[in-house]
Amino acid sequence: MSSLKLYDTLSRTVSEFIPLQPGKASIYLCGATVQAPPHIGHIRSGVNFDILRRWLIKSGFDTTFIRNVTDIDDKILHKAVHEKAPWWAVALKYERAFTDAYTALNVLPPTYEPRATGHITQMIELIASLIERGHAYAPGNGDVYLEVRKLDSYLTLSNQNIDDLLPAQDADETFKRDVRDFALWKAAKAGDPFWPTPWGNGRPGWHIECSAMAFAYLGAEFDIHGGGLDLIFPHHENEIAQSEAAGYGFAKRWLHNAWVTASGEKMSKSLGNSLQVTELLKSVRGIELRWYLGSAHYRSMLEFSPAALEESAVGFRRIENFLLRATKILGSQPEPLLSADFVAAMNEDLAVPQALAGISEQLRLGNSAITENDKVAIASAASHIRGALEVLGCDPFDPAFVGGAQDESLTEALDGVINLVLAQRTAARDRKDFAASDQIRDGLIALGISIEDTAQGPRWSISRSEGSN
RNA sequence: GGUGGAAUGGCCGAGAGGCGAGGCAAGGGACUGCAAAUCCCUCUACACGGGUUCAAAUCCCGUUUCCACCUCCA
Repeated sequence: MSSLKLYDTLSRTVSEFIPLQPGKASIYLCGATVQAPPHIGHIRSGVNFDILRRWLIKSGFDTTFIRNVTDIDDKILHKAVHEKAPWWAVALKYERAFTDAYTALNVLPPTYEPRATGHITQMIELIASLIERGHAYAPGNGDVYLEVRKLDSYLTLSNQNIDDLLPAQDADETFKRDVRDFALWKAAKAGDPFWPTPWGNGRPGWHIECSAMAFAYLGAEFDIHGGGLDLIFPHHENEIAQSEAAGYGFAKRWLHNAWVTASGEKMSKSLGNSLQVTELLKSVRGIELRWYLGSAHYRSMLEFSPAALEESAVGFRRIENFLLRATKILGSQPEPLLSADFVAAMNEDLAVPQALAGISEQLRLGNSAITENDKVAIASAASHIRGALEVLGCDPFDPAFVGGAQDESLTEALDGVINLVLAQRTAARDRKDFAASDQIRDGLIALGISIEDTAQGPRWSISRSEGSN
């Protein structure tokens, strides 16, 4: 069996994943700043890293996965003023929106999901240590800054030279020793939430929380740090700066997911609500949206369009349809298995698109096997497809996707009614009364129920209405 | 100005020196009372200009276009 290779943003190469502790994997993923509802770009990151996590687990690694919630920052405070609500109510509202979106797309809950505001103590301890070690300073205005020029490794992740950076528009040199120094702690402004510290009342800077929480849950060093491409600078550079200045080994490998783009450009607020997860879930199911977001390689841009999403969803339904038919023929759900091709593809830096080609091949074989009623071949194809879908988090038999709220007796009753109608249609066909049989079929289609005449008799399924409702 | 990324057939999308991934669409065929579903066949590409090589989509040099980051960002 091949071994897992992963990209590393720092070295810009793909290399074998060798964990710090054999058999274990530790991941820290920068989660959401909960100041707005999630759009699919946010959730793509969740899906991409969920696939990584599932693959690590499947590969036998005892995996600890941390994804934080940033529930205090400038934007949340601004939003609170705008929404005329307490900042913590705003943060919780959007945190729940993210949780709902993750759940809808079957993104596994992290091992631990720390909130920034729950780790102020750890941040203060870290800042105190940075001051003590001579890497940070409190100039007396209530802020605490990190002195970046003292660090040799600063900007190595983004491969930049500190003097080439464009000066910040709002740079304030009154208290900073260097314009590039960034705030670990910010003095409280009137009306802001604050926590008491030796340097005065204030709140954390944007970057310190991740360093503090990664240390709290994963220790001084861990295997993988993940996030979106745009976090490389400044967020991840600053995390590295803080953590290394504190003497931590920090992340051994960096993985960054690319964006979902629209019209070739990165998503932005100007696109409005159309790409919010809740909006898109009106036209496709969660499993279909996940299939779409997971289908591109995590380091490739994914160009969103409603047509592309719909095409992807149709493709998924084709696979799902095969699994349902196979299950009926076999009399039980296929046992998930992994094909060598799939394993090889996933081990090559999570080459999902290649893995998908293998699924297409299995699907073709499986459908042919149904035509030939070759149960051994049907079972093989179904098992390998299900095994792959399971790793991708798109197993149609996963309880996460089987709407638990559905009433079993209602489903049975519906099945009975439709079968009764189909029996009428079969009778009409037998007496060659095609006008009557077509009338029944058209009637069912109008109700959103599609009919397939298979070798095993007619089969019905609910076809989703397309596009906007 | 600095730092990255990208350009592949009608469309989407992998690959990274030689055997042309895969999907969608389209056309043809099989099956069907007609459909649907399914299967088979067809269509065959690597932005541009040079170079290296027996062999380049892949390596090198140059050019063009696009995207992103440079202290809010998934």
